[in-house]
Amino acid sequence: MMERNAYDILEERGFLKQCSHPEELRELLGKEKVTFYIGFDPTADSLHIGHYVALMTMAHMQRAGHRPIALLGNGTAFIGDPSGKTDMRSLMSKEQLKHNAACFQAQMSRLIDFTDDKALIVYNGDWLYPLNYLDFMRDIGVYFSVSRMLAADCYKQRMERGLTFFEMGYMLMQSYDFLELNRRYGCKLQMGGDDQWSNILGGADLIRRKEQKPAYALTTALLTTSDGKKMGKTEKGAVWLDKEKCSVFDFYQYWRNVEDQDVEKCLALLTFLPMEEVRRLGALPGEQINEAKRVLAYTLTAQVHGEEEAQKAQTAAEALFAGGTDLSNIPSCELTAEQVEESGLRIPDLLVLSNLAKSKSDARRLIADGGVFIGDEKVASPNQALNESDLAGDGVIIRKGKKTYCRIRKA
RNA sequence: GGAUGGGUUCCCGAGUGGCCAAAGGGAGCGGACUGUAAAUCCGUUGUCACAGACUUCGAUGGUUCGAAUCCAUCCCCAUCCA
Repeated sequence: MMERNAYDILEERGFLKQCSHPEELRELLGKEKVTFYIGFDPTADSLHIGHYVALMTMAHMQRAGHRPIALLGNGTAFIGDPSGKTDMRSLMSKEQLKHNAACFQAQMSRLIDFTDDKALIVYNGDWLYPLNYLDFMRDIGVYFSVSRMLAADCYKQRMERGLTFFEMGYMLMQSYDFLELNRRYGCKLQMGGDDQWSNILGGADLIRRKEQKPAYALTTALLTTSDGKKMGKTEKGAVWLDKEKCSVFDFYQYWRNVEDQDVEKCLALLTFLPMEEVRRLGALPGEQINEAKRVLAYTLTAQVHGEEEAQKAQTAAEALFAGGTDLSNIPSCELTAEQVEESGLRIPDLLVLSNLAKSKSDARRLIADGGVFIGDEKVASPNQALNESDLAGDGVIIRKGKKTYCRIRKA
């Protein structure tokens, strides 16, 4: 019986989905320090929770003594990843991509230790931008069989909807990344979300064929809800790691509100809590499962935003939902003198200003449906307005529905 | 390049001259019920100065008292042929 290694840890926590050579890889991870990589396309200026599973994978591996490489795909993102996307590829400038990549890097540093070569950050634009088409076709293109690619699931599905040469080319570029990292850093393993399976496998095959060296592919579970939908969407969009794009309170609340069935999975994938504890929390019956949600929300928020911020979010949540009294940390919105003037302090205008409603019509509807409260009082008419004195000091707390609060005050 | 079929509101998808701000479903939002969960039921889902007005059905022009619906040109997408 071999000692428990990184592979076992990932397996136990439910990360593993597919692996090219399970036995072989497990053995390798048990006996030597392995350099591996995960790719990220910097198409936005912040990572979101979907990326977080990948970061956790890297963190577990690093803690087990292996060396992660975060590959920032400023080269591949330059033309856009077609996988599964139906929306138009939005073309971004090289400068924008570089900026986004820098943002990613900062966020990754919270979880991964990049000091002393313990982990690397590399940019595939470094080798993709200068690439020569003819050389590429001759050196790399010859190793790929179109008929075999077409047999792959991901392409098979696309066949009906049309498949461009570019989309198939994407696999070659990603495979080339792996080869390049193998040559430069001795990288032997590529990990990634399960939707990347074909692309990852392509790279491992390329190395095995071209270099006659071992290379491994391993995919991790995507973060989905129990009914198979992608997790991490809110009314305001994705659950971003950047608190400017998703407030700490919203972040905390997102996890506080996950469905019962998803708690255990989230705890296992997104936190470092020991598995015995994860299983215990996940098994709590009935109402007690809320304890697990509190732990999940607090732990994950602390991991991403720090203890102090997590504490504030928790305090605010308790004040609003659990009879707590400390209201100082609930989400707030400060109005400038002009905004006060312009809005006339009418409730619909205030709902829009505080982002609780997306338009004044929307706000009117909410009021008509009886979903808007000032303090504890239901707003009866859209013509209702506040007095300027209401906004003085701590201001007033306005609520939309059961769970969305905002404190409004004068700046 | 040729032929054919398409582009409708957040998504899918009906609508082929007035009754269309546009069926139905999904998703979202609000309400009831609950555990800040799920399921279920009800309501709602273009904008605004909101019992009224204004803007939307790929784009631009045109026909008509009146167009998402008809015509012209253009753009885009899919399938087949090259």
